[in-house]
Amino acid sequence: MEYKNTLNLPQTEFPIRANLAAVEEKMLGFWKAEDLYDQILEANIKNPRYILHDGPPYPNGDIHLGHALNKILKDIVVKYKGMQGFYSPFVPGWDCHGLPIETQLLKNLSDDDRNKFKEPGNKVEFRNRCKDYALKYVDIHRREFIRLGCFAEWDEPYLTLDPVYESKIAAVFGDLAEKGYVYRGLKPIHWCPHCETALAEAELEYEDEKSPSIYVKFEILTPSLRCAQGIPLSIFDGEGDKGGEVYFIIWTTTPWTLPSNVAIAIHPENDYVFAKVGEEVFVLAEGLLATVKEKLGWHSVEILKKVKGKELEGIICKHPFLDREVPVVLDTYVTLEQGSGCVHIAPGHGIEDYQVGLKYKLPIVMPIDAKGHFDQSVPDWLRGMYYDKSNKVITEKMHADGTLLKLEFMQHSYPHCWRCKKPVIFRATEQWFIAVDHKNMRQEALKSIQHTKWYPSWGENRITGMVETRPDWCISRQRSWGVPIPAFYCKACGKVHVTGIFNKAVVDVFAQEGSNAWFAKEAAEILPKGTKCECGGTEFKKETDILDVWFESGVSHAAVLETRDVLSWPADLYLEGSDQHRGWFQSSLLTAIGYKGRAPYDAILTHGFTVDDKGKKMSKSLGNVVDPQSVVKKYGADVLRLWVASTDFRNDMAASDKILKQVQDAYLKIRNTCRFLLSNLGDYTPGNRPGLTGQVSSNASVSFLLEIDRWILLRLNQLIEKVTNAYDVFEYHLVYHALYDFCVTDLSAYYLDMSKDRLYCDAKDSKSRLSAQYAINEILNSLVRLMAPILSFTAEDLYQCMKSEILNSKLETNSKSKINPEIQKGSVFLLGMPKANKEFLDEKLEAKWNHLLEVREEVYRVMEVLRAEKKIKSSVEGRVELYVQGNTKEVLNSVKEMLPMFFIVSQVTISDYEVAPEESIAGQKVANLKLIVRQADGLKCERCWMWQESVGSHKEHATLCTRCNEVVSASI
RNA sequence: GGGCCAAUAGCUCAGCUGGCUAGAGCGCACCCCUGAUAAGGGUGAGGUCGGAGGUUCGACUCCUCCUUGGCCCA
Repeated sequence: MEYKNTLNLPQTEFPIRANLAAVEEKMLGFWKAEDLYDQILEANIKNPRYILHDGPPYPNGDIHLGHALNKILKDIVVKYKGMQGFYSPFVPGWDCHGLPIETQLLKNLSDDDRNKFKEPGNKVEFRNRCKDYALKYVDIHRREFIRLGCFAEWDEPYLTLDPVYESKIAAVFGDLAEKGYVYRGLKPIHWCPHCETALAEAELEYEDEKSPSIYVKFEILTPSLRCAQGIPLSIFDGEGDKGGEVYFIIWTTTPWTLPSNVAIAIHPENDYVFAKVGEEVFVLAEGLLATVKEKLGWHSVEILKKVKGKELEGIICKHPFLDREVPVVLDTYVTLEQGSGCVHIAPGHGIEDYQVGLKYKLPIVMPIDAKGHFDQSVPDWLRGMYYDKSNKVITEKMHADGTLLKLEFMQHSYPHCWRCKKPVIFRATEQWFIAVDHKNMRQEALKSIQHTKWYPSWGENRITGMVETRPDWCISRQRSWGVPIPAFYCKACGKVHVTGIFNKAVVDVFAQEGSNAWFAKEAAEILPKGTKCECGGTEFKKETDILDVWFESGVSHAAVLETRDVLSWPADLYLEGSDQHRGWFQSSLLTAIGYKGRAPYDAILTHGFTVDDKGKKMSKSLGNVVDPQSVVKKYGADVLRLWVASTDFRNDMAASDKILKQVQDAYLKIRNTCRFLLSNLGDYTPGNRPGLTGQVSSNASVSFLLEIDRWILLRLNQLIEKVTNAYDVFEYHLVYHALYDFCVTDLSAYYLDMSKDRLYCDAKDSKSRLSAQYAINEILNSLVRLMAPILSFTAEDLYQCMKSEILNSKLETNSKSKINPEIQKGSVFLLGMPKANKEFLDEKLEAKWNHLLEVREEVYRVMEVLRAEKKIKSSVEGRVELYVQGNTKEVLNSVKEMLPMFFIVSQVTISDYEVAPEESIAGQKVANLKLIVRQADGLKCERCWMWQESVGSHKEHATLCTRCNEVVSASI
């Protein structure tokens, strides 16, 4: 007869081919049809909340790998928390305003349209186009995020362009203004003359640029009193106090800022020398004398005097080409790295210059207009000239006057506009600021940072350093696509109004109509009738600047957490790339400190950036970009998700096709292992245990299980502990390794391989087989839940298949989510995470099995020799003779019966170590062991393929061993 | 140029507060099975722990410098 038909071979509907692309699409449909996201929330509605607040990406183009990584990480957090029983809603958001969309749009316009949109009257139309553009990409992003398997409130995301959101922006702005954090001031800022806009630090790109490098002499007009007293030098004699041929030397790479020069700064503690060269005397830092000497080609230099910089304070020099007196001032930021140690100061064109200017009350000379041209305040030979062109004219003029000592060119890193890629300049303009030192905002922020939990811990250090040194926050931009700064100017007296009824009017109108109302309406239409300025004025002008988009996203805690019922303030977690220490974490922190007095988050988790397999950043030019859409197409979203989980995201994360291929291999191994588990449960009723009929609801005792099954459940419960702990601290790469190693080693290589014989060959209802199925059922139920936050599609696919194959299962679930598994509409995400069952955590059993597995290694090593000699093929053809003593003897004897199964051989004998024959081989790792592996005695049983001496002794079934004979006889 | 971070086998990761010949899985090589089969099993070869100094009886682990890479800033 065909004995194969009497075996209990694995059987399952679950296909061996993953075919993820199709399965995932199907599953997305299923989740949507089930409203699974809502179901999960509903299930946990009475439980504690866990709020992960989404940082809004910018909707432009398709999502890239970084976006995918970020959202998948968030999704893992949210799904895990949900499965742990937390009420964990996730409201995704997009940062819709800002320069990129504006410039993108302008780029695609005809010249006529572009000019049309420069007219203030057409702003609303232009903004509507921006809105359409933003919404289009929000849709694309959303579709792509959904495809990754991320669960979220996709139908109602938050958008910074929503009226409610915009209204809240205005409200928070008003609140901060009310508290005095907001001020207006003239300040040099990065300015792009091409885009005619102020740029934030984040909007700058540093690239090499060729610039002139010039040395200029400033003639001393009047040595200061102190200087004259302290240094009654011959150099100041002769023409009396009129000075004479004595000059300061300054060095600069921006000749065009010289018309704005109002001072020369030197370091108070550095030594400065009076160097006589020919008939002239030059003042410069001693530390740079050698450099300057070489640069200027001085042959002989005579040092007339050396003084500390502070002694030179107050000397008045003459501007090289303007009728202006220029004082010498002190500042410690002056360095000896380059130049002459004497720094040309133009407070309108440099941030340090500006600060020195504040200290010395220097005027802010600012003759450059918004387009980068000189205005009327400069001599006629400069008027109207583009700043960059003036470099040549100015140096030529100074050359002609003899004030230019040296002109050369140099390459150096220079800021460029992130959009137009053109060089930017520092230019003083009227701007709106948040005063970060007002009411101790900075100190409060630092305090809040200490109270926040940072993952990884160095994040605290990093953001602390940034907050400690950051300057005031410039929040105004001269653009169209954003939320206007809600400020009114009294036409009569010029006073600015940003609080009280002025703010409330804006907040209301934004909430009703969105911020377009600001551009569509006159001030009088926005403000309540009869609104008056203190001066009595009743007519107001609207501010034309808009807010920095960082301010918009920075108030998301207020605009989203406070306005959505499902959410709450503060969030439990913010999770973004490590660049956000300077970006969103900080803008959110500062606005929240001003608004509510504390950080809007309890914990921050940051991830690194995606790089290629050589550790280089991904860029189009390097051609090493990994595109998530292609990955999803080629491998499936679950493989991408597994990649996210497999890499320690606190560092950079390497991705390449080679790496993804490896992740796919791992994925397939996990999937296949689960499939095999599933295929052995086809005829199993969950809850059934050996020796008992019917179902039991709990395993009050594990003694009914075979030792090997107790061991694998021990390993399973260790896995559950390990995985749970790793999930809790967001270390998903440990989850991945633990799950994977469990599948590869514990299950595939050990347990399942060892269990095949009893699963296939023992009687269907035998104790040994039921024991295995009990364990396998436990394992599969745990695995699908452990993997679900990461391998969401596959876990769900498996679970759905289990449901159809194993109905009525009684699953042990986390008490927080009591799910009735009999519900047909269930999802793996509605089950709790498994909890480790301490009953199985038997340390003695573990130690014993570790020892046994070492013996197994010895056996297989020796068996390999036999195989090489072609004496046996598979291990079942083998007979293992063990010669043991001591501890090893004890352990092996205690499990004597199961050793054939354990080694997957036909026969095992145990003898005393002393009687080991000559040809036996000593264990390498196990000391008390010698062994021999030879061909098994007897014949091969046709049914179970084991070699037994009993084969041939049964009349009915002459080709069967005793065990198989019994099984087959009983079943017929 | 400054701040923060990282660097362990081809790949992804372990290696706690310094202590036995540095571990795992994958990949690779060779072999076996064909009752997990577009699967499964076994054995084996792979590392001067980025480099150089230093502290220590002892350093992959601590310190300094350097190199490379990443983020942020100038």
